[in-house]
Amino acid sequence: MAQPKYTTHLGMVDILPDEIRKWQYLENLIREEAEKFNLEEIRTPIMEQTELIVRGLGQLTDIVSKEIFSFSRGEDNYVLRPELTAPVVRSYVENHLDQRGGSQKLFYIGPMFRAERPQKGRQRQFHQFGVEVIGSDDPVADVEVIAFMIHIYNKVGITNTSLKLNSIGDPESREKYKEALKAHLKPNFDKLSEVSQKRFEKNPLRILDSKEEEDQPFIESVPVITDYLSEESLAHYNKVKEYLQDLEIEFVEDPYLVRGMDYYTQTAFELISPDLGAQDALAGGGRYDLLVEEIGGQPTPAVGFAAGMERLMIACEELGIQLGTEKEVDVYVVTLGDEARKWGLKQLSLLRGNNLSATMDYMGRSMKAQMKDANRENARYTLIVGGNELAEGKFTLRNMKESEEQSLSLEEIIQKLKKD
RNA sequence: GAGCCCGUAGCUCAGUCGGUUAGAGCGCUAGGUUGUGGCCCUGGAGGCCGUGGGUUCAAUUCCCAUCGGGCUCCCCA
Repeated sequence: MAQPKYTTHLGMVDILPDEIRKWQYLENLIREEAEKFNLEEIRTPIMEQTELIVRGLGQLTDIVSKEIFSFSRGEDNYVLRPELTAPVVRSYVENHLDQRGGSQKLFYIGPMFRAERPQKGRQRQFHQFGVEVIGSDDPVADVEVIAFMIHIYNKVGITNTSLKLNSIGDPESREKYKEALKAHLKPNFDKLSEVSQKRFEKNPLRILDSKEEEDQPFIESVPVITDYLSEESLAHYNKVKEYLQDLEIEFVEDPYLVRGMDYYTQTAFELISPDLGAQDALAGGGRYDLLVEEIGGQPTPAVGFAAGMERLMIACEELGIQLGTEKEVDVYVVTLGDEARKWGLKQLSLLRGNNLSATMDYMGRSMKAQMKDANRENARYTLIVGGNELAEGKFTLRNMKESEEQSLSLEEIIQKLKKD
């Protein structure tokens, strides 16, 4: 097709009317289920100060340099939020949410922005929902967060997932582990893939994620992080596993599941779907006991997850799960002639006033075309009016599914429709 | 940032070994039925064959570039 004059930016897509019902269905479902878990919604601005997002990302320069949308205006630096954990924590600290008492159990849904190369299930503007529980170091919080995450997918109908679980302990044990890992790999450094060799100094934990064939033999024999956990971390991890088992939530321990940022601690988890291709993570999360303090609050433990809406939808498509229902309208008013059209327009508000959805033709078309349109709009009834009906005060109500019609007064029609 | 594949109606796709008016199905629209949808029949609208350049008497077709899309690598807070 010829190039349109204006297009969306790379990796940004319109959500069109034909798909919006899926989104609304999912959003409603998430809000309803969150309510059951006593989670409260929080909405933060789309833009944050650059420093909030870049802070801590210091060493991960790839992210800063090529994956953040940012601009400045006067003295202020703006970024489009790439995730919501830091903004939610910022809000928690800025608004003194700890003063509400107890732990804060928060959830969110909304758009995020990352300037990455688009792939399947990865756009530059994408949507996440997630949970942040701030103020509890109890393994119960970890398990509730995981339970909610799984609950949503089960509710939607996605059950062929795999929950990967690990503990990455505190930064000190992770440092020790990194050294052990490097010591272990060093003798075979030359045999590692080029990518892994680069990671060796920069981010050795990422070698565990390597997709290169040649790395696999070395990864298999590597020491595992759980052997380097402190006593408290191990105890916490064991409790999490125990509670998950009590709840009959299946998980696979994955000692190679790690996190890049230093503020992550202890529990790490990921939900994987076989239906997604290269970007196979549906959701991921874990503990970040050091983040609140890093952002300027009191030392406060926290745990959460984030999940991709688009990926959820892709998984549903693969599995043939239909999200939501087809659109329909209660009454389509079909009119013949100017008088009838005028009358019909007026009745729309009467119908709507009785809590019915109602519409009519906007294009002055033939009766046949109006009927066809009513069919396309999935009308339950058509209300047909022409000169005869106007004269008699009785109107034709056609049940579109049954193909049956009755001649009724306006009041009878309203009564009948309200009963349905 | 790197690699591979792909760009023909709104959508899904034929097609042209380089040759005159570029096709189908679905969708849209009008009519067949001057007051009745889904099925059927007939007509119509809708394409600079993604864009720019090159080769050629001639390019939608071949070549190059570019833009866009897909998959993958890098990255994944």
